[in-house]
Amino acid sequence: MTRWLDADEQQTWRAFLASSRALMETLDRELQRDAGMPHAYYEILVRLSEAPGRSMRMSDLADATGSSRSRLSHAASRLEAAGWVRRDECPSDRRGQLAVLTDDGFAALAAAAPGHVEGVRRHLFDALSPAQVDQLRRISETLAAHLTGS
Amino acid sequence: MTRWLDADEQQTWRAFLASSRALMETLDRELQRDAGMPHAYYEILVRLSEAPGRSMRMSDLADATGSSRSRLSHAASRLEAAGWVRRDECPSDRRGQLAVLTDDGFAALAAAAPGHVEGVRRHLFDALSPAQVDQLRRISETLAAHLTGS
DNA sequence: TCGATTTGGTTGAGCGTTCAACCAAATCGG
DNA sequence: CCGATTTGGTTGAACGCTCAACCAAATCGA
Repeated sequence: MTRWLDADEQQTWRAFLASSRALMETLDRELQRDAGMPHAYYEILVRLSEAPGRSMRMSDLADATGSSRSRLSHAASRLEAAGWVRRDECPSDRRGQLAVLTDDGFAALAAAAPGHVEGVRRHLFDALSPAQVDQLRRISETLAAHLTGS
Repeated sequence: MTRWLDADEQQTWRAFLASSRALMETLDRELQRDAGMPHAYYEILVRLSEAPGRSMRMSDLADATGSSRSRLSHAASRLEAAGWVRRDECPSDRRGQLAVLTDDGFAALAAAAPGHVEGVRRHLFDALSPAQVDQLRRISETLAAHLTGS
């Protein structure tokens, strides 16, 4: 027996779909226009910039950005072609690869960050009350735990 | 002056990113696996199935599904190739096109719906308390209004 | 009424993602 | 130890989306 959605749940689900899609598309388009990179690549650069030595194992980077290994591998190739990332051998595991943020990559990230952060603030945080922001954090954390759990 | 995110906002934003992406990817993969269609195409079929005559103007359908005209046009071509949608001339506007859900398309949707709805329930609604569901609806509606407004 | 603009929709190239297949190095189990 | 499995990562094809360019029909405005 299918547990169908009632009218309220329908509305919630559709509102969530529409708003999260619109938010991501807006931010992605802004980033593409102003910094010449999609949001997924921005996230990769951010994670690398925060890592010790500005470098991470490919797998760890994939986990951190919530992407498949394949996706990250393709992305790293593009970022490498752009001169923003370099691949190094991993000293402790001969299968491993280290993705390293180059100086050019760091500069590209530094140039992109202010505009993007401003976008996140304008399109997300400015729209919500402090209470709603708090609710959104709890909901998101609950959801993330639920999804990785099952 | 960039209004940077503080630690709490960072956490909220990253949790939202991770959870919404994980949710959509999970549902998309399930739908692709079980029904052979991406979530975007499922949404198109749903909207058509709810419309009078199971048909809609391309532009209205694009608006309803929150997609660009180009995206919808490409999607309609694929759905047409699959035999799930047909294009008809629009009687009132010679530029117009009517996307019409075929019987095969309706059947495909009917076959896909139970599994997908169950997925939405399992991965989203089952994880949240009734209060959180209500909060999520309000947040999403606020956000959607804010995004289409500016 | 006729040129200019707007609206409705399509097209093709380029990009990023997925999926399955694959290879090599590391680890497990008898 | 050595064969089997697992882990780390890459590859290429197929797919869906974006963007810009485009065409045709409708509408605006002088």
